[in-house]
Amino acid sequence: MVEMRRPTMTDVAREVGVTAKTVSRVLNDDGPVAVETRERVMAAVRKLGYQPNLMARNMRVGARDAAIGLVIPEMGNPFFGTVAGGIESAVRARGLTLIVGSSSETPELEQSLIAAFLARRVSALMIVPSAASDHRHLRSERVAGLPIVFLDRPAVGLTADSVVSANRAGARSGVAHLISYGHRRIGFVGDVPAALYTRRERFQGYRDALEAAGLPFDRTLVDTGHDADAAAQATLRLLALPAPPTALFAGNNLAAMGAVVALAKSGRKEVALVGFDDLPLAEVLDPPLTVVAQDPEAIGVAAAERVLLRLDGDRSRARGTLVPTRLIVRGSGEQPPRG
Amino acid sequence: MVEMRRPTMTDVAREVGVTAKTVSRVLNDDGPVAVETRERVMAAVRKLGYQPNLMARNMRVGARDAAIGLVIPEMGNPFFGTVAGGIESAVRARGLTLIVGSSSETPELEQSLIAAFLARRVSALMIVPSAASDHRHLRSERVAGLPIVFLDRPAVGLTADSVVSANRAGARSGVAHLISYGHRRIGFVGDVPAALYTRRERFQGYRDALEAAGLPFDRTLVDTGHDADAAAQATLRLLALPAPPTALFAGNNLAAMGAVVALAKSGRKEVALVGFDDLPLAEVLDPPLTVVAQDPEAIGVAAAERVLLRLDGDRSRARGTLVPTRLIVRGSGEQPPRG
DNA sequence: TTGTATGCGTTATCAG
DNA sequence: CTGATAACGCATACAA
Repeated sequence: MVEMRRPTMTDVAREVGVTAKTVSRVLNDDGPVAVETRERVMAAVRKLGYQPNLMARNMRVGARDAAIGLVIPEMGNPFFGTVAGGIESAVRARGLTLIVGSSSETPELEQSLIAAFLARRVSALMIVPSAASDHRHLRSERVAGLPIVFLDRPAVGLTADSVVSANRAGARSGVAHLISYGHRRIGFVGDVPAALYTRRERFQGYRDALEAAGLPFDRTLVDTGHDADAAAQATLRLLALPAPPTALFAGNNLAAMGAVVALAKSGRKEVALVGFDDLPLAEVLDPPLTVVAQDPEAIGVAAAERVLLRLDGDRSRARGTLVPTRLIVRGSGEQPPRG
Repeated sequence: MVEMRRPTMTDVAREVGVTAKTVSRVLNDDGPVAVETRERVMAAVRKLGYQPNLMARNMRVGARDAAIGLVIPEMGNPFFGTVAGGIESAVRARGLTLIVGSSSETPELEQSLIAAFLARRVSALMIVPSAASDHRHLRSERVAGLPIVFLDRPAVGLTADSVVSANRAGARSGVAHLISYGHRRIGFVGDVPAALYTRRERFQGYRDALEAAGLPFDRTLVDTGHDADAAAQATLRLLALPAPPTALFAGNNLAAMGAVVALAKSGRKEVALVGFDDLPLAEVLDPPLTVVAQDPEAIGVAAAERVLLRLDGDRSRARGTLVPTRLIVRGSGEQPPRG
């Protein structure tokens, strides 16, 4: 089978017997074109199956690619998927498409993805930074006017727009909720590395709540795991302490899943639990899981709106947007202390 | 602040005192370049913060964009997110990036996304078709040699590669499992529209299993809902029948979630249940949910491998790949008939 | 209403 | 080893 060359504007023009410029005029509703010419051009476009070449067009007009480059840690995580969905729905009306890459939480991949996006001349960059990355190298892009927004976690070494959950306030409210039900020994199941921004903030919220209630901070009540299984192990360790916690606060959704599994399998469902970040099926669990819910879609939408403002010429100073969390009371967090 | 023009190859060349072509040679490891010249070029590249312009390069070499356009129904759905992750990890080594758009399950958006991808001259197209769409318009692209793979559901009106779950066989095995535990009245909770490929296939698998066991097909035992809430309603309707089913087969993950919620809230946990597609936390449910699990990552990887073969020149006829499912036994599907 | 000349940033070709 | 020139597909500026 012959590998056919794709028809160009010139091919269409030749077919009709006009110049490429005339075809261009028709396609872009530019200058005036005779009605008949327009129709013949359109006919030729259909006949040849002509598809305009965006790359060539963008280059000529000196415009950037009508795309937004998005870097997320992993595709399969519904949190980031929903963020991406929020972004896409908010920018669709502007004709912007989304180019997504996942960094697997490694700075190297993140950087190479960013470089690929820059080489494509994307109109804006949206980044969920991986744990150990640094963003100084993006300074020149910022001064060149490229909109850059950081999601879920702020930039490191760079002043830039960011949109994150109200992690600290949310965690504080979740832990305060447990305290209001009488708990005085509350365990914290977090993720690793402890240096991760969200982990740090939520941990601070946990301590804020303890302090506000006049409760002592006991570091033996803090344990971690990097996935659900490890979080389950951490939960079991906490429950095995000489003076075990009567309630647990899980610092993210994987930690919450791990804690739920551990409590269920060890028959310790009387231990109160509040998770950070909502889970599907949380309401069907036994007991139904009380959570501090994030709003990933709102994060995506807020970030998109910021980018659109920047694209419209807003040159005001970088702003950090805090997306509120919401305590969803379902049962697991309202169990009183026992044992 | 001055909106600085981005440095071009010519800028770098001028800085060094050479021609653009020499810079090009350095950057692409093309022809021979004096060691000293190479070093001076690299220095200038760093100094000016030069980023090659992929659009210009692609245009000149006549190559397609090193990107794969992926159309999925929705971003937030972890199934599609995981598929995308599988694709990305499989094509990363080839330097291909992923451009993703969501169609919201509408043919119009799907088509406009495809057009946008074609205008960008992507190297390949991967499509999860929305329910009512038709793909005849892609015929010319296929003959032009553009690799196109359909995911999760096959193409309509077009012969093309596809990678889908073994829906029919999987559903059959799930229903057969229920039958093997003594159930003779098994309800089917499906999604709408009933014309959807996956729905049709899984429903056929359900009927296959009944027939193989010599059980009659009773259409009153079939009900549907387009989301979890509607599926919960459908479940309640089935349970309220004069002769209610003793077991349920849920045709997808939303249907399964709805069924789980309905059974839990109505206190009918003794009704056996098998879902198609796995759910997070399925093992912690009461009873733990038995499912026919799909392998979204494997679907993505298989599709990516097919695309890579096509890009390497494989012109053999279109192939349909079936990705096997796996029955995961957890408890809900092993409850005997009661009542 | 339409055409001509020119250039976007890059690379292929052929000289030097 | 390096440079000059043309060309990729398209749109801008101006002329006809």
